[in-house]
Amino acid sequence: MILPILSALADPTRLEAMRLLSDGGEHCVCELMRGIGATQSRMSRHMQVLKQAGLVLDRRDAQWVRYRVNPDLSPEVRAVLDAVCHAAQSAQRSVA
Amino acid sequence: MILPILSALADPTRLEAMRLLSDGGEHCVCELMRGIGATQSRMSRHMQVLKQAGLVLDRRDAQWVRYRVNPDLSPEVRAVLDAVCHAAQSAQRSVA
DNA sequence: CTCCTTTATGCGCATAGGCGCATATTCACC
DNA sequence: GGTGAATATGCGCCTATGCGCATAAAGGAG
Repeated sequence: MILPILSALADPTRLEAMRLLSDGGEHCVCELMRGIGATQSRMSRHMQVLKQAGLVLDRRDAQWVRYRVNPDLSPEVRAVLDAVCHAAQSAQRSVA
Repeated sequence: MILPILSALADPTRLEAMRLLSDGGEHCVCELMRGIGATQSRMSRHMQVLKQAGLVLDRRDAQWVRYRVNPDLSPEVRAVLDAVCHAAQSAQRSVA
């Protein structure tokens, strides 16, 4: 069960999306694609993958779709996600 | 930098190998392939991937090659590895 | 040197996955 | 209904990746 989670996280676009979502807030696709520098279709598809993996939930709000980290992740998966986001952030910092 | 780690872990054979190695000991390829039920070439190649990702180290010992978890992993990567192995183990337990 | 065990690797095949492009869909607003 | 913004998706292309098979390479034992 952890495998699809890892596959979902093992992509630069998706990992960055999870990092952006890890602030706990909701973010629409257009926001994510701008923040990441991805095209629309690319961003949309990657969010579907994250959703399919159970990592995120989406909510329709007018013409926007707001994504957020799934609050019901198992503690084990949550621990993986936190560790990964932390590691990604550390790497980013050492480059900056 | 965390991305190659995640890619390396996002494979059932390699994840299982890391689980077997997470006992802290050394294990040769033939031991891993038997424990996992993989063919020899498959196991050997997967171990190369893990080595390339920096997750494991190898040591020649007579005709065997002993693999072990890289003891010099950064704390961030180590935290990811521990969380992943723990999550994999929990999933296994709930099936058993 | 020969034989056996263990490990690595070249090769070809099949599949998975990421991408752009165009188009469909959904919703707000007029 | 018509227009525009935001999102999803069908399609084809291209590359990455995992696999088996056969073979090479490395080392021990006789």
